[in-house]
Amino acid sequence: MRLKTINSWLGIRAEVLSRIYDRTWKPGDLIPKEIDLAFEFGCSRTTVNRALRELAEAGTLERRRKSGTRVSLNPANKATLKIPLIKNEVNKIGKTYGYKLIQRKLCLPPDKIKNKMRINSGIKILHILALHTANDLPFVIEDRWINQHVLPESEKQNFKEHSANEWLVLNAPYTHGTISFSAINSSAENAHLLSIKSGAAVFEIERNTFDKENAITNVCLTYERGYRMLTTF
Amino acid sequence: MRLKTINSWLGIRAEVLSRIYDRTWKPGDLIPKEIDLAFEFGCSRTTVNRALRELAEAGTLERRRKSGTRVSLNPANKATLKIPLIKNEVNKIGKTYGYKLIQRKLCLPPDKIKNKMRINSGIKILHILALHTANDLPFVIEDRWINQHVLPESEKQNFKEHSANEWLVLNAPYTHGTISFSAINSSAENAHLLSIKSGAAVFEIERNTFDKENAITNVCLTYERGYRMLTTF
DNA sequence: AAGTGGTCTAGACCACGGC
DNA sequence: CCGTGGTCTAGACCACTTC
Repeated sequence: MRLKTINSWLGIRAEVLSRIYDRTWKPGDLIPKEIDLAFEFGCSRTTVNRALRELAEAGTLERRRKSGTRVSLNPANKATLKIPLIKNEVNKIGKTYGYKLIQRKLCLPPDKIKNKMRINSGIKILHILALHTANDLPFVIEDRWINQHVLPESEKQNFKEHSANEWLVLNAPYTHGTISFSAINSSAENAHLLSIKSGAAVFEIERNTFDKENAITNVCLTYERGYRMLTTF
Repeated sequence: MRLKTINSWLGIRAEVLSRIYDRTWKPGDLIPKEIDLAFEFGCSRTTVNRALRELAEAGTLERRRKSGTRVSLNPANKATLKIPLIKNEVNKIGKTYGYKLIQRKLCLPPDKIKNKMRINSGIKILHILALHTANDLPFVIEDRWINQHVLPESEKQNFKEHSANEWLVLNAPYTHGTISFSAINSSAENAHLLSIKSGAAVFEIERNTFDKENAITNVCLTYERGYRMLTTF
């Protein structure tokens, strides 16, 4: 029996969430098939499909051909983090952004970096060390390696005015990458740059970016003391 | 002119990514409108829309009515993190999961928690402290507050066999929440529980979950030394 | 006012996966 | 085999944004 008319996929998503929420449909339960929901809501199957697909992508539902759609037992809390340009991140919290290049030179990467960037031989690559500031206080250390053999244009940049961060976004197409987040006791050097005590816990983000099988860049961002990465769900 | 036939949204997404990658369309550029792409690819506008919508959700494109679709200036900025049940997280790395309840009692929350959970008066709420282990070694400390006034069933649970983490997923519907990630110098208590040195940097995830305006639970997860949260893009 | 994306429809065919 | 979700189509109308 047709109960109500909901002709938008957002409305259907809300209704489905509401039924999960009020435990009409409990974790693990099979919910009606698309056709039946379409009839019940007085809309087309396409619209129901859109709503259920979004919920499945969010981890709320699990769908399988033939067997149907279930309320997920394990709504894998997915948090989407926005990782903006550091400049934008600083501006967003209402502070004045500043940038200072500390070092730029071609040198032999340590083994750790060589492994991550899949560089075998004893070739030199571009190393950049820079400090991003917020209201003239240290905000993030950018410790970056760029494979200028993969990205020859990078060798012509001095990175004095603009950070490698910004230049790469506009000029380095990539195919994929990895990110890792961790907590580190700051080294003496980093502590000095950030004006904190050596050993203080700091938040680090490490990113590796690839062009097919070639590593373009590896960057380690070390944030100011007390930095928190936030998101909502 | 119709150049080629691509009749799946995945194919179109791949083609668009390829053109961004080979710099046919550069960051900031306007790309053709849906109708034109549909004609070029020999498919319906609906299919093009699906492909472009997915790319916009991924942060690769930016779309606006009337003005059209642009290649995002800032594409590498969204990372989706899956935050699974701790049990699943441990199993996934091929280790044996264990759980041990350390404390469970009703008590007055500290001001910090009261603010986060929007609790005003001097009421007692449920506090849980537990340790999750991997191959019998400390993995995560779960330090949780549950508002049993919002979730009366929680008061009947002893959380001896199964963690609050697991029970809540199946029994506590929520409307929204917040997550924050940070780096902390471990307290003496936590260092003891994790068998590490006091002051060692540890990774913390704090989550607040709400049912409309009511806070259901606040949890602080403190991970083993050296823990890394990983994702790819 | 007009251009562009956002969404809905009704119907169709296909792909996967239980049986 | 056959039920269910996955996707595509052609056309339609709407909503937002810029002019």
